[in-house]
Amino acid sequence: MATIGDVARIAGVSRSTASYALSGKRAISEEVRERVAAAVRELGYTPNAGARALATSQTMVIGLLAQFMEDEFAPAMLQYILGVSNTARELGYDILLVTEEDGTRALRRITDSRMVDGIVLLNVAEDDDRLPILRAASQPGALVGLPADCTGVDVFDLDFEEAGRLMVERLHRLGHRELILVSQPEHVVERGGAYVWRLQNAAVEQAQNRGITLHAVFGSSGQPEVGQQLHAMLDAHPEATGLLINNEAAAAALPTVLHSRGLTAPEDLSVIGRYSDEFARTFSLPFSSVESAPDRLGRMAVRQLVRRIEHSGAATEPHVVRFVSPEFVDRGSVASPRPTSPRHGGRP
Amino acid sequence: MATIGDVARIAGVSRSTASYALSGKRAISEEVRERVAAAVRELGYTPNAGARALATSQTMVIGLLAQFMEDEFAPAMLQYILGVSNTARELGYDILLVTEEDGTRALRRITDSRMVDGIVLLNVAEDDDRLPILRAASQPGALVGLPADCTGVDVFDLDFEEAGRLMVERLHRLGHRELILVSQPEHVVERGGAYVWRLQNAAVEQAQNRGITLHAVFGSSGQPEVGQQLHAMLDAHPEATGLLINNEAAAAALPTVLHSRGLTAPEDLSVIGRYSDEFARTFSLPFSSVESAPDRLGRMAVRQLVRRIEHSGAATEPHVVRFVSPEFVDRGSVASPRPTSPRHGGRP
DNA sequence: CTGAAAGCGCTTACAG
DNA sequence: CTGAAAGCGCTTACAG
Repeated sequence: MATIGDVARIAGVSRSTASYALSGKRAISEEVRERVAAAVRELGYTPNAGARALATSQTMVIGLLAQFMEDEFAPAMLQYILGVSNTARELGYDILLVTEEDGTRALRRITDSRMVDGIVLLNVAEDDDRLPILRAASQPGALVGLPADCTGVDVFDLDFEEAGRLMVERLHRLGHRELILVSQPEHVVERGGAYVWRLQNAAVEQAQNRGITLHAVFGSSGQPEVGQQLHAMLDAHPEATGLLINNEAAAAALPTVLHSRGLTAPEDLSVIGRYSDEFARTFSLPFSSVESAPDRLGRMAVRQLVRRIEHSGAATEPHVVRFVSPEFVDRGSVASPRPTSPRHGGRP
Repeated sequence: MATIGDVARIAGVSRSTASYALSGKRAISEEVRERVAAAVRELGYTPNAGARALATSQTMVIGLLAQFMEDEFAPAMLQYILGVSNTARELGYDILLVTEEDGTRALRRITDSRMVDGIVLLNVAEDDDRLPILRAASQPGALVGLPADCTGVDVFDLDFEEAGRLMVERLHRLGHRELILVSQPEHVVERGGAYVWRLQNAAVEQAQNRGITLHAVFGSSGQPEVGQQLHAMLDAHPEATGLLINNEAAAAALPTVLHSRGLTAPEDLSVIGRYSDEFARTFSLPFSSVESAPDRLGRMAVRQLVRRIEHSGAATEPHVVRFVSPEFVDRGSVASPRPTSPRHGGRP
């Protein structure tokens, strides 16, 4: 492989001149610039990334820590990863993807060895083990997900409280008076998935404020359990006219459940989910939803991270905690409840 | 950040001794080894990856090129990625994930700059643009997917021909005489997704050999099109008693389609899919299937790649093309056709 | 068993 | 506008 020494020799200049000609960091005569460019072309020269990293202390790589938990719905993760990866590339960075079980060890490894210029943490728990390590690292970090303690990192998340309120408020305004909310599995909450109760608590509170009934339940993250739970909830609350879904697996299972009960949305039941548009397309979900914007969150996290990496002034700027407002995407599954409740349809 | 010089100073030895004490590449007195270990602990020393890469020409990173095509079902990709990522880590390697649209440019960038010790290519097309670049690179490459020309790379893929034969043969033996095969979209074929017609041609041939009818059709990769196509096929061939699915989106859509027609598998229709067990769980697909083994293929590709990277003798060993035999996973959706065809059930 | 030195391939002050 | 040299942090022959 050609080195910058080869380029310099062929161009008839010193290595420093060749380097400057390529980086443009100092004035170079037109003639020399062209000789260097020709040599580069001739040799197919590309700088050695390791050598450059050693000399500049910049790797142009961002570490992406993603954990695939048993109790989380894997396809939903993919969109965050793609949002991060694509944005990073646009800004000139590559992605070191770490899916190791032991996130703390992995994080220490890639930061201590300086393989990366910054870190994006996905799947952040309320009290995340990885955060102390990230704070101690010399590279900046950006999170997707809200921990209890946000010091020292930039944080991006959906405004789950607002999402919970929005879901309840929409249905209340249309005249619904009894709702069911299916959340993520309780394991997720126990592990510290704060977003589950952030949405749920806000929904419960909003329901109280409006004087309506909300039955909240933790759903499973997989089939067939989650389908059975949906049936059970619908059996248990025949007067409920609205269904709120903060659980990807439940959303994916719902069409089959409704179908098998002979129910149609919104005629028999109004439904609002919380997932991304991409997710809705993949699973062809016909339900209106609160957009969870994984690509946008990934993009925001990377942009802020790169600002901190590149703009030395940004290192001292205060860290941000930024919430994306939930947007309601209308897919026609929400309407006023029919005057003659209760619902028809039962478990087949 | 501490360097090996700091370690050496604190341990009271030379840098080379510190280095050897850590690598174990030459005999070190017990006492010195312990002083070095203590210094490492005290400083929290971790070698700088860039410096090590420069000195050893080994980055301990594997490049993973994954393309997310519009007409492919993204969740299916994830399992290949995880198989590769997890196996790489077990073997001591990290993953540079590249999802760039322009795969050839990306490949050139990461190989020329020596960011990686080897390359895993996913989504390999029959005549893949990236292959000439990979062959020209100094790093070894392993593919998941079968191109027309396998020279200079190690290739791993499901035996799609065998899968096609197996699907037809199973149903033929049970007495089925008219089958429908839904393949991936025609775009995938045009782009060079050879596996589509490898399975299809083998299925068609096997049907001919057995003297039975096989209606082959290209399905769409998304909803609602693919659901409508399934309906159309079932409408068009009321005598067909078996359905073969080589299309993830079609498989995911099928439960709803069958349900809405009032059909049950295997009573009204025998169904065999071609997807992974993990995929079946995620989408709770109740159909027997030919296992596509993405995790196993990813694992095989990485193992072979690491062999070539680490064992210099392996560099000259002949390249391999290895097919994973399709395994039939029984989920109870296959049985003898009922004596009184035709099928009941129509588009609702 | 250990140390001094060269070298990996860059970038960037320093000097002219 | 250009060059000679130092340095980034490692590893590994070479020498003892």
